[in-house]
Amino acid sequence: MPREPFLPMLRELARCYQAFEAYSGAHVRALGLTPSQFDIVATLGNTPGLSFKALGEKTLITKGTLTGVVDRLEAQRLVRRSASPEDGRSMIVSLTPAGARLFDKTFATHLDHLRQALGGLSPAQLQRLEGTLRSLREAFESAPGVEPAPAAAGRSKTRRRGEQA
Amino acid sequence: MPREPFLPMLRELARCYQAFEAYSGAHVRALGLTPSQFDIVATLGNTPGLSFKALGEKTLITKGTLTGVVDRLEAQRLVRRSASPEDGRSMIVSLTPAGARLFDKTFATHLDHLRQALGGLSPAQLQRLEGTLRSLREAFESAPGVEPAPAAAGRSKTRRRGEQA
DNA sequence: GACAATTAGTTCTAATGCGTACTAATATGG
DNA sequence: CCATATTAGTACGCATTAGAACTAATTGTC
Repeated sequence: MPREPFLPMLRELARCYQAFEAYSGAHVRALGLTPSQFDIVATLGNTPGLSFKALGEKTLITKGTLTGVVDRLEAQRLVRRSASPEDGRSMIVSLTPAGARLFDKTFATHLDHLRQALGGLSPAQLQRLEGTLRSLREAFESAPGVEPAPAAAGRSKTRRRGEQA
Repeated sequence: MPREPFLPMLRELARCYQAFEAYSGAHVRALGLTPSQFDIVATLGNTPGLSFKALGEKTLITKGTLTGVVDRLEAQRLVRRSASPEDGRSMIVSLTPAGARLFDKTFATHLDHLRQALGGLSPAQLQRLEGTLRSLREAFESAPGVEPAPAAAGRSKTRRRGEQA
């Protein structure tokens, strides 16, 4: 048998994340948005707009996916694309007045909903969780990763998670 | 501003889970399977077969999705469907010889890969993480959830996550 | 300033993922 | 028994997801 001490923990990580998604997602869907769409609206709230790159980093949505999510929000007139004045490649995504109204109406409500589940956890417990989760994440991000087909002598061109340029 | 003490923790939970998925998923894809497919093969390994219901509970894949994942594994001749002798509604999914060979070849390899990332964490740290994650999950599962259209006087018929029959 | 390497977004494909509706089979209550 | 509710799996629609190829714009280097 495996006898790997980390397997039960990984199982619990997956269950925990999925419990969060189910709890949060059900509420968000009842508000008329998908979790990803709500994530975008919530991130854009009270900002002058963000680039796709910044949005992707904050919401953990990859750029390819983000294009589609923003497309659908734009079709609902909740969000608007505009060209960045600083960088000709970059697009700025910002809330329309309707999007801002939706943000105002739903964001606090959703926080209330989360508080219903998490209000009972002590700040100390939250701190502890955050810290241990961070260590765990760093363990994954600093690990070697998958070696892609060892090519000749030169080093791999692919960048691993967490490596900066 | 929000000043919600749990938001940074939730952010870290999402980042952590995604770091795990990225780390584990890249390795699994290099083995030629999607993460969900590997999950099924790994769960079926060293068992006589499991029902869709049991598979779904162990892997956290919902039944609708599971049908498709098993379809694709069956098309690759890694898995087989058979009728349950006990329940006419139930199907048993089991590994074919090729699936069992794949399991033998890849499961230990994947554990090695995970160990590369997690080997440095002490058993005490793993224990602590598992315990705090469990509390967090239970907080979500025991919370009221979304009230679906308050119907007349009677209590809601919908069953909340974590409630047993 | 030319030119290679990077970067920002888009597009595309294949596979989840979730909710809902549906069918068949089984349990339940009277 | 019989009507009803519940359960197991499937079918479907819609949205998300990762990854890779692609285009346009920018940066770095000399």
